Amino acid sequence: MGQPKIRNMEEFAAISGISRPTVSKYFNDPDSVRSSTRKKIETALKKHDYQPNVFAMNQNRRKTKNIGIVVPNLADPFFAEIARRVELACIEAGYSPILLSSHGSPAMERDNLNSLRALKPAGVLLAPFGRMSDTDAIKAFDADFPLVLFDANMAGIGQAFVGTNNFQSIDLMVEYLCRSGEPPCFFEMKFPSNPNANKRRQAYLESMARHRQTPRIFQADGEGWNFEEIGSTEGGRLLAENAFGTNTVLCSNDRLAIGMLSAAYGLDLRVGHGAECHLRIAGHDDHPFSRFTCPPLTTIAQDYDGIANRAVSGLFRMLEAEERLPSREETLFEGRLIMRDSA
Amino acid sequence: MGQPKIRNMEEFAAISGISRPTVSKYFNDPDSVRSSTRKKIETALKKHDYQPNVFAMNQNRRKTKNIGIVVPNLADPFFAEIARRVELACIEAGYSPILLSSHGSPAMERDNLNSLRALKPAGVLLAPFGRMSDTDAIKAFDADFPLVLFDANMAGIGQAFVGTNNFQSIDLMVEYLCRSGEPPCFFEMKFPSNPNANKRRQAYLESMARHRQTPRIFQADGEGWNFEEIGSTEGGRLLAENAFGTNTVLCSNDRLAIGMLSAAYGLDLRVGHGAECHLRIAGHDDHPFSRFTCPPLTTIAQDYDGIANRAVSGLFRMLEAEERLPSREETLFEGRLIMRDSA
DNA sequence: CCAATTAATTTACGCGCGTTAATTTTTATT
DNA sequence: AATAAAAATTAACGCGCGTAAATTAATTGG
Repeated sequence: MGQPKIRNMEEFAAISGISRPTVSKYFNDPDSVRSSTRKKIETALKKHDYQPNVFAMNQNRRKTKNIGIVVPNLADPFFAEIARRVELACIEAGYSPILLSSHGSPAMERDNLNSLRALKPAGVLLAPFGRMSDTDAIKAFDADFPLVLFDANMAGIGQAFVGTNNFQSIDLMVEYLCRSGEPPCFFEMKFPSNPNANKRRQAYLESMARHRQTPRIFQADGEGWNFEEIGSTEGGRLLAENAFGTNTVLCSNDRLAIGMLSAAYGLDLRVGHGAECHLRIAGHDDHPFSRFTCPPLTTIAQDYDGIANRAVSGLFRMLEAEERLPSREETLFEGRLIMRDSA
Repeated sequence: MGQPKIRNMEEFAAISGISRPTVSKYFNDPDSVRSSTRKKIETALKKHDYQPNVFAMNQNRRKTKNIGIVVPNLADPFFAEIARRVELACIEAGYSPILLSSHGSPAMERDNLNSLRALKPAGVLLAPFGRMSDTDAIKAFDADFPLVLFDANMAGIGQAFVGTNNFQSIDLMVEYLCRSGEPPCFFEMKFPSNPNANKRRQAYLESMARHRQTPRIFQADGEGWNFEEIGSTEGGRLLAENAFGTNTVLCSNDRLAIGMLSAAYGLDLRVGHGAECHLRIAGHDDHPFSRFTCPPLTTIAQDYDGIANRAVSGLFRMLEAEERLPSREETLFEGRLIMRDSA
């Protein structure tokens, strides 16, 4: 932190006693210069605190150090949480993450990708809406930039996908619920905004078949991202009507379950796995708040860290390889059963 | 969306039949050119879809169209929600919001501000940690860029502050609680990470004095951002010990209240304002999930939209004025009492 | 219709750095 | 110590646009 303000790389190079092209090389990749010169530069860096002009830097570089991160909705704590880990992993690796939320709107997802184009990102990590996404826009983006999908898969798009194995995780939950009480019905949204929902329904059907149980699916009306609201209103209606035909409800995700718990409380239905309870409710995702619902929610924990780290490391592998992966990689992490009190 | 890819503004200017400097002027501010030429440019724009190189643009421009938004923790739905509205308001105004979360770390808040420096933002909206923030860093930033604080105030820093009037809001809640049952004690963290907590404690004390009631404050150990956890553990301990000396607890914020509700449920304490209830719990903030707690949480709603819009419009006023405001403006929105079932 | 004003054009430079090619210096190898 | 290989230096160009000054064209208003 010296006094004389350094205006550009020219001046800084002069001060550090290294030529400008070498300094430029250093900033591009510190390991690409001899350790003795690296030391010189870093000494000067400590004394004079200079950082290259981002805009001039990126103007001519083909690939910047920017990593785009696009999630459907940051107001959903699940995405906030996973985005946080992805972001930190990028910083860790010396990149500049640019976090964009699509605020629940597929159109804004497209806009976000277009905005990212202008920033010439080295790569992009995208949790897409799925069927609601602008598939062509994402495909086009995939052709132009290294793209890794996470959370929600889209067939053939992106060079890799990282997510949770819904078939394993749902099966795990169904197995547990069948062993410990009445077999579950399945509660979800009629028009889910996420492809995982479809996988989970399918997984539920298969798992119930395997257990020789008759599946029952209840689909709630309502669109958008107010899952708790929908879970509360529609789930509450079904509870009041005693429509489920079983005392065990497996919700497609925790947010629906949180809504249903709220409705059950309002109806004075005691939720839990004890003998005195009327109802068991289970969820999926281990939403950050699921530990604090009443009662605490039995659910499936997604491997946040695993997904985040794998997505980031996968992207970086292809960045280093400087070419598309020979084949699309799909990595599915297993869900863990989190037994709390609600089921 | 034409076929021949346009490489730069030169080519685009040629196609649109306007000189490059004028086109440049247009992109800087569409209203600065004659409407006839504006129309020509926009026609060409529709046909050929060109957008200027962001990096080249910002290299020489003093003020970019970037607006920095820095919040302490995006994983907290309160900040996610308010950041969302701020972001949308910026886009609405034709700026490029850059959303940065400090992930609960004041050091990262400093880093975020430093990163923003490199992007030459036109202005920055900051929800600071407060006392934990690197005050000097923020002051230095304030000197170099138009800065508006929101949510948490810091004396003399930023050209404006927008937040909630904690004295009004807490008084409103205390008033309600006193009228409708036993006067509340106050539950908070011993080392709150947010200056609003201190204001709220002060407000509680004053309000209780005004109602000629003896205040009682309970401070939970624990640091960090796991408010629910702390509310549950520490609040639960106090509940189990029957330490409060009143059946009414006013929590410093909703997240603590959510934790305490969870603990109360575990202790089989019926929470609510009915005759058959053991305990009343109230919060503050109208956290997005407070509608779905068991029972739904009585709380104070902050005016998310008001705060977001006011912060953004305040910043834009000073951007247009191109100079510091004559005096620092503080805008406090009133909280609204949200009567649900918990108190 | 002409002068006064306003806007667009032409010309030219510079921003700060990436990058390349030719050359020189340093390091590693035998 | 001689040679090969690796790294740094020098010199120079270009990226795409902002911006300024001088000039020309278009608009306004009386």
